[in-house]
Amino acid sequence: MVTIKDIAREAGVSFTTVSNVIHGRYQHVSRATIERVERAMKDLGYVPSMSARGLVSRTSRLIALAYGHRDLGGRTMLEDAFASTLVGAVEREVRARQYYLMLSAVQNTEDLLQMVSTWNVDGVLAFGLSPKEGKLLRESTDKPLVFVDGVFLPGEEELCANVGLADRAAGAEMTQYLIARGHRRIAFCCGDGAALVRPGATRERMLGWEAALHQWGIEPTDNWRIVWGPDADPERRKAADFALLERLGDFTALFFENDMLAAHVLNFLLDHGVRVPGDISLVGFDGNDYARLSRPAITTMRQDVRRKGEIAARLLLQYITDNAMPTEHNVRLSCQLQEGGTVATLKP
Amino acid sequence: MVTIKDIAREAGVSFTTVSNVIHGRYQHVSRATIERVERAMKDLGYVPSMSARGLVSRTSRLIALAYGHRDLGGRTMLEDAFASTLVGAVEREVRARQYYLMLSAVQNTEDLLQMVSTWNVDGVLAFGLSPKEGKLLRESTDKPLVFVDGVFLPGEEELCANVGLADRAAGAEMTQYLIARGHRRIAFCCGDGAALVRPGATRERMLGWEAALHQWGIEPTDNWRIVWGPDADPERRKAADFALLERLGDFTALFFENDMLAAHVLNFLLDHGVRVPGDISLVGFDGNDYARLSRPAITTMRQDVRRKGEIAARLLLQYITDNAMPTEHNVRLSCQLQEGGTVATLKP
DNA sequence: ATGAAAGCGCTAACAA
DNA sequence: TTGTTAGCGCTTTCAT
Repeated sequence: MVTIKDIAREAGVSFTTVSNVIHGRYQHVSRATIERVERAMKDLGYVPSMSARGLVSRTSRLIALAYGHRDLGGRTMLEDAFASTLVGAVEREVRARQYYLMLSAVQNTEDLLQMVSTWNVDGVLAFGLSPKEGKLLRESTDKPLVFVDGVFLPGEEELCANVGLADRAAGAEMTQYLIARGHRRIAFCCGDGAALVRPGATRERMLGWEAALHQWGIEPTDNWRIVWGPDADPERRKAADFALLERLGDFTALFFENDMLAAHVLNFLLDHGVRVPGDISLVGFDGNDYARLSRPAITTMRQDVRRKGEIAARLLLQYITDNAMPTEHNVRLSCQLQEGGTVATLKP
Repeated sequence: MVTIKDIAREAGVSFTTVSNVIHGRYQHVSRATIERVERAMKDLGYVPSMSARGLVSRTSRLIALAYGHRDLGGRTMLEDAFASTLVGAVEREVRARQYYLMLSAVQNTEDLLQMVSTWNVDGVLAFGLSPKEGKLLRESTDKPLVFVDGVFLPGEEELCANVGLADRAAGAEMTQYLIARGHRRIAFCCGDGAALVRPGATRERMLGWEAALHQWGIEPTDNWRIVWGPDADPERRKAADFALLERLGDFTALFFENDMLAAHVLNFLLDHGVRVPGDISLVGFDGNDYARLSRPAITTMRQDVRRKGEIAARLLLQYITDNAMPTEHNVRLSCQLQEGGTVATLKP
């Protein structure tokens, strides 16, 4: 290993001078010395030791990317193109600014906190955490911390940095799209029923759906909200599938809160002789492979995951640089309606 | 920050003793002291500093996960469920053994090497690298290094650790499956034509296809290999799509080298009124979402990506522990045929 | 413009 | 069984 001492010897200067050159503190170094030192670094192939730097400088240039690992129908949170797209985008941003990315699943918050301390990371980017984990994390560290799709209790939102979606607006827009195509009886379909009650993206999307219907004088009753049950409960989902078959006549369109569920139900319906969109229309939310690969492709609200990652990373890096939460720390990205072939236009 | 000095003071011992307790060197520490020290660590919430440890111990407990970032039809290597599943599995293994995972895209090998040195990582896991990058990496570092799906020139295979698939056997098995269902005129379909010539998974799968056909006295001519062109060239792919329509009569089945391409072509065919498997059968390779979500679901060879990641991680960790390449350093995992609905059984 | 010296938190060889 | 000491590579303060 080549150290600054080696460079100093090679260049015939003290290692303080080398350090100064490395950090661009040129004010007190002569032109000639700079060149000699830089030559020596090139020649010997000097690479700084992060351990040594970290030890003395109290910073690490390390970003922790912490993800929850909820079970999404047999796969973990990370085992999904959403996660990898996000991670990829974050890695790029982070690396472009000479930071490094440490990846960590959050089994329990303790482990994460221990990692944060032991490596003295400069900041934490968290996604897929439960509200509980998020809260705990927030309260246990004063490191710069940015959430992606964080879920907060009312009133706590402003306390931390977050990058999410304008879910309510998007939910309303999607509903309006259906209404414009002649649909009135539009069910809101989701996986976990609890998500309708607790704060979060699902609930927001539902509130958008409600608001749009309300605008047209439609007040959905409770049975307009169809719950499939959590990802991890295939039995219950199956029951919901069949229950839906009995109720198809009640609706002209189904608004699924996410594409994965939409694709699942779409395939179920097709397999059971229901024509989509001939017999019923449906739309999803997210704009991922599930929507893209289904036939017909699912009409959906597309979110730009790459952008989400970029923005979250930039927010965090700014947070770190300023050592203060940026003013615009609560970002809600808009979505784009992406037409597939699952929506029929109804005759008046 | 709590240091071992603080612990030493709190427990009323020297910090060497603390260090000894931390590392379980109990031989020379009295029972009572151990307990006092452990008490103090709990009470003060001691967390070791990796910087300090790394500086003195010359190891980091850091694994670099390096991935190439080839363009797969508009998305990068990482932006795919394959990558995230792999990463997730690796992270788990690594963390279970108290190692940490550093993620790094490989734009150029220099950057990776610099990262490896600057953090003094204990080992490197590489996937999605080009043969060139792989070779360069191998020659530039003597750190423990394990490839996933590495591609090597003949003769160089034994020089490094790799976890891949038994592609040739799987290719043959798939072809035999088709033959057993009455198919004889089976085309081999791939994206990048160059992959048929250079060593690698695609070529291996093709060789398996050839071998199986050969067993039945069938010698495919060159035009039995259909090339769609690289992912990044949609124009050319489109042309290939239409060219295929003209030649459908030449084959009863198409063996696609990967599911993504298979799904693309399947959808193209369906959109143009070709019935699958009525008019033509097709199969894919990988067993990912593309195969699963298509309708009909694509019959494919499923690879267990999670297992791939686990095994690669374990191999690397063993490599690190032993500080020598494990004997079984060339793993070829088998695949499993996964039936979908894209293969018809032909009447004799 | 350059250098000497102290010290970051920790490990390990050696001393007591 | 416990403590002392040196030193890992680097940054930073203070002298020169």
